Amino acid sequence: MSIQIPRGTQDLLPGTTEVWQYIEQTAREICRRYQYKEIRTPIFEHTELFLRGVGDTTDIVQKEMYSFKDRGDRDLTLRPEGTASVVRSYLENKMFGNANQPVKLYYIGPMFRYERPQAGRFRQFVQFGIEALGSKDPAIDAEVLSLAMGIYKELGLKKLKLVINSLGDSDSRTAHRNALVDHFKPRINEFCGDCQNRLEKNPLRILDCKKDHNHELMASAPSIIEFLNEESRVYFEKVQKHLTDLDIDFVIDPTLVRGLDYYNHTAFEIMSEAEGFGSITTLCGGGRYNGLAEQIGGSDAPGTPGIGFALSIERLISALAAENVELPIEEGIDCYLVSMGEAAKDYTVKLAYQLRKAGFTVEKDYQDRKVKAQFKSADRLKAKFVAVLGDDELEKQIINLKNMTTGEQVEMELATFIEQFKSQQSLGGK
RNA sequence: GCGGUUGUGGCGAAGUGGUUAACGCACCUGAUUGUGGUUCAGGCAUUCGUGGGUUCGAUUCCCAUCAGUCGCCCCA
Repeated sequence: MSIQIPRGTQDLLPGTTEVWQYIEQTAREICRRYQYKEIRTPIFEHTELFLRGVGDTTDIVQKEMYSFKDRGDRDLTLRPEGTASVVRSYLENKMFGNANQPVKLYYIGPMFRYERPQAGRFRQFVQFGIEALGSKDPAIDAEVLSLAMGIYKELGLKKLKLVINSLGDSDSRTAHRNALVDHFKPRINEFCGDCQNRLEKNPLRILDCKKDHNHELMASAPSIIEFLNEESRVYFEKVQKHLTDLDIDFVIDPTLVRGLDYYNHTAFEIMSEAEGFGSITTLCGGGRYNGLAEQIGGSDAPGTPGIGFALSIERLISALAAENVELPIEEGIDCYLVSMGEAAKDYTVKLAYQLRKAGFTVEKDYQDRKVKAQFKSADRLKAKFVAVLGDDELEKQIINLKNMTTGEQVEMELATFIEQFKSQQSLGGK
């Protein structure tokens, strides 16, 4: 058996790479408007970074990391997400000392998680994400959210749902967590095995259990909103006000809890509501992570509030497909060169070069195919024009240019062909 | 990590315990000695994911394995 692509990875081939490029270009352009600058960090990091950054109780760390030792016996891991690396780089490069604050960064690149592949889930997938470091202004939260929504809207998605919640600061969180444990613990044996595990690990997760959804303790469970202290509550309200001012629709879901340990205050998710999208509907997830810098950098790291999100390009493309969005991707070429005879064929090498140098998209035959087959190729490539050059023409120093839309064909002087083609293009309404 | 399902030419897809494995699309050639998107004719799989077993004989039955796909957990 020949060697196959590793499980959960995919080859992106011509035909789809254009879609990726278009999406990346759109995301970059929006970042430019919002003044987020690109950062490129390594694809692998010291394992320790993710243990500290992502949290060693998370599924990502416990069962999904691609970890390995290198020849120098270092423990390394292919990055499962982007935020930890960005914060690491922020500290290492002392960006907290930058003149412009907050530091606004974006990244795009592959992430790796060892999971069983499913619709919308891969072992290597591409995340686009942004991070705003150094500000605890709720206006930045709103900016980050509006940028995420802006990318989807710009690409033409409509069936989106933005869900937000506040996880509060660590005091609020601890108080809520304790209340949940007190609430469920006496009767936890009435719940499913998953929920029993969740009680200690992450009691908030019990709230969105599908099996125990109708248990009477669910409705009466304490909500995080009730446990927000004054500061957290005011912060959350300010974020909502900004979103309302920006006409960004959202719903508050007090059960929304993100899987990574580092989140606090604002947490959000963007989901697709397109029909037949599959069971994984989350397109984008993010939130605030004040305190992460200290977790990663240690107690001497400067206190750095931060907020960001990550979205998967794969899921974005699935959402576009589910909503039947056609991206305006250019196709077709300006000119195909058909030749007959050895001398003419040689001459088209030069012609192709000259036309390309003049900025046109040009293709020619390299398979020694017959004229008919060359025209078929031109047709397949959606050529606007075909230039026909045979040894006869070459001898007479002429060339025939055929407009493939109208079928019209005109004879031109070979010596001035490039110039004539340029004017033909401008006349042809390009 | 757990469960369902599928695996036949470049793609889609039939099929049967037994001589030559349908068909459609795509592609190539010719009808049309130098002009496309139509039509017609012809061509294109020593082989049915891989390994093993049952059998006189397996693409068809059994087991394992790999992979796709869908769901659970969880996430992007």
